[in-house]
Amino acid sequence: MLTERQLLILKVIIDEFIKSANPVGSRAIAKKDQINYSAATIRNEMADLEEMGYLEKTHTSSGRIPSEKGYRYYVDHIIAPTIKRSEINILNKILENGYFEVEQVVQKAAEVLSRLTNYTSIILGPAIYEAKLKQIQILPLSQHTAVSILVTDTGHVEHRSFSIPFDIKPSDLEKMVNILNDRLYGVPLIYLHEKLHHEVVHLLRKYVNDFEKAYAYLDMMFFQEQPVKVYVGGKSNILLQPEFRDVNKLHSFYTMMEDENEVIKLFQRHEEGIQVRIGKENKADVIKDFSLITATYHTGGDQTGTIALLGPTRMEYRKVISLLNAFSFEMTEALYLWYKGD
Amino acid sequence: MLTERQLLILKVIIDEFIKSANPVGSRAIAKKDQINYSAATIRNEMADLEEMGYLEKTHTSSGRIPSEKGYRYYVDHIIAPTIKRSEINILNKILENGYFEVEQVVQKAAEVLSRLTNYTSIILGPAIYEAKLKQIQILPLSQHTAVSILVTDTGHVEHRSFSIPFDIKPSDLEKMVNILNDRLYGVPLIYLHEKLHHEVVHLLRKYVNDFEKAYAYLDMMFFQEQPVKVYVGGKSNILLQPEFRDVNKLHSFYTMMEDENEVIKLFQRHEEGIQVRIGKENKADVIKDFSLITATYHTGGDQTGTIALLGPTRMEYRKVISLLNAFSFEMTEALYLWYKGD
DNA sequence: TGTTAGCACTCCAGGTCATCGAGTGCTAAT
DNA sequence: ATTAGCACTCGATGACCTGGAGTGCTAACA
Repeated sequence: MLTERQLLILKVIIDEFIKSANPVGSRAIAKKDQINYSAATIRNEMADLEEMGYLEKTHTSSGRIPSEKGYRYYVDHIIAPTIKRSEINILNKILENGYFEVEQVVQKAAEVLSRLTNYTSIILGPAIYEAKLKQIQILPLSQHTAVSILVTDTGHVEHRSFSIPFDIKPSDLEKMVNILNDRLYGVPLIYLHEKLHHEVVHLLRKYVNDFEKAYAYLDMMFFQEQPVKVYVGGKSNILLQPEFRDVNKLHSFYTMMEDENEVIKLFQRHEEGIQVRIGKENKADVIKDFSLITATYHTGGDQTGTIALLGPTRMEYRKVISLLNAFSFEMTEALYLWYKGD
Repeated sequence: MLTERQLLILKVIIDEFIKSANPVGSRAIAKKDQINYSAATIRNEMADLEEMGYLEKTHTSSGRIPSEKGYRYYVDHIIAPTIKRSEINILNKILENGYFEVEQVVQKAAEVLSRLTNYTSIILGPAIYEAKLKQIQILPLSQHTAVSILVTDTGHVEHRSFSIPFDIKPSDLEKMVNILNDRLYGVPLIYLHEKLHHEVVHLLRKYVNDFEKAYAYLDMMFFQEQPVKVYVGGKSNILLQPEFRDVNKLHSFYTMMEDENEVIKLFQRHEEGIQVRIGKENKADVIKDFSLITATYHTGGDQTGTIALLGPTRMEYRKVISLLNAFSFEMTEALYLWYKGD
């Protein structure tokens, strides 16, 4: 257990290091107003804090830097109670100018978050599987091509273009689409395949000739797995951080960020509310000296998405946490209003 | 005018520098099989080439590196005739596995291009304005929200979600959409607005109450300028190039790449066929020590798009040019087949 | 007993200096 | 016209020094 004084010193060191990115020495701390002890006393305390694992040295006679354990303690016990909602209106003001769609809200939020923090923001769109089917449509383009369009009650639109195999009759496709619209309206996308398979198949078989081929085809058009959408803002902000001057680290980072699937993997097992992953607490090796702070947001349709900020372990945790808190609140609100039609 | 020998030496120097990224000295050249002169002779020729502006020195006693003029000459007179179509099947093989849509073809091509070259690939989707209107649709989601969907004959789908103002009647919207579909079918998107304004407006006014508001609204939904789609692959490849170890250069580069509009600006005034822009020949300052090589491709619908590779001025011009040549050919072919329905 | 002043020690950053090697330009010989 | 030879230049590298920031420890002090 830490004493009051150790706690204070740990806080000052981390605050200072977050600002400067340089190891913090005892003299610098002693000079602070909040501190009324001599450098020597601080040194003793720092030695203790290091022994306990909250601080580290870069070499024998250097100042101290926070360890991951130190950051963890800082986040859990020092700044946690200080979360404010003072920024509560930041996003709202920006959204006032008429951003309507879910995707636009999300994209704009990513942009703003990264601009406000100088970190990289990542937003996962709401998982569309909870959304309910509004309409399915097949529109012929030419004799052998068509475009399929699927619309959900949340305004989400999926579409694909296809060539139509010679052995499928357009009229059959049409019939099938009619049946599907009739029977699958209002079904959450996540159950679409199941419902189709169990309750609708027999209808299709009944009304449509050469059922097998057309069915397989339909399945391909509408029910292919669609990944969650990812919005990233401020990728270049990483370059501003002094700890990432090493081009090798940068390369693996940027390579990862180019692959949407890899980015999504960063969020495995994310839970409700705010979550802080410091350094090696992140599963992915590429970001083992980054910190990832995530928060969830909700749409009116009971879907949830994730907003996150990615930066060096030396992150402005206090600011980022309160900001994410505010944003998740505001996004939830904005999307709820939109969904309910105001 | 350059002599045979100067030409040969210039070629060897540039080839060598492209490989190694290090200034090339006279001895290194003399050792080459193709060269039957002593280092001293080479030195004299190099001095001449430098005087003429094709070569540069990094300092008084360094080897030579090509100047931008040197690269320009190399591209225009030395390698131009060597373009082959040997890679003609690269993309085809990849597309065989069933990539159907225009967007998928384009995206895949960007990926492959950057992987094959280790440069950054940029592809502009075909300008959709040439595409013709297939269908307009408004689908109500809730009482006060709707989604608009616009489909072209090329399978391109644009959609937006909207809140419906209280003072617009859904029934009016519906009427208007019907009229639009009737009158604007087959019209190229680029003329949509014009045609709407001149030929269709009076119909709308006739049949729809409270015409003004609804019309303004409609205009907003369907006829907002949509930028060309941009696909970028291999952004992280830039980090592999020794000349871009400087983090400051990287920052401006990556910041630019995050902004689609900025990326599109790079392609102002691009013309039919292959085009090479070396260093400061590029208008944009950010890429003034990059080279940008562009080629055009076509879809069956007479639309054209652009594929490009962005790398250091020390680029493998020969390889890149022949590759872009092949890709533009193959993409044109693949898209033509798709459009014509095979 | 907790705090602090003092001091020896460590290590890094930065500057100077000598050296080496790759390269050039010029001159004179072929 | 070509080339061998030579003096010269410059960057990269490593050895060495110094100053400064920082530590840990000891002993003195309240």
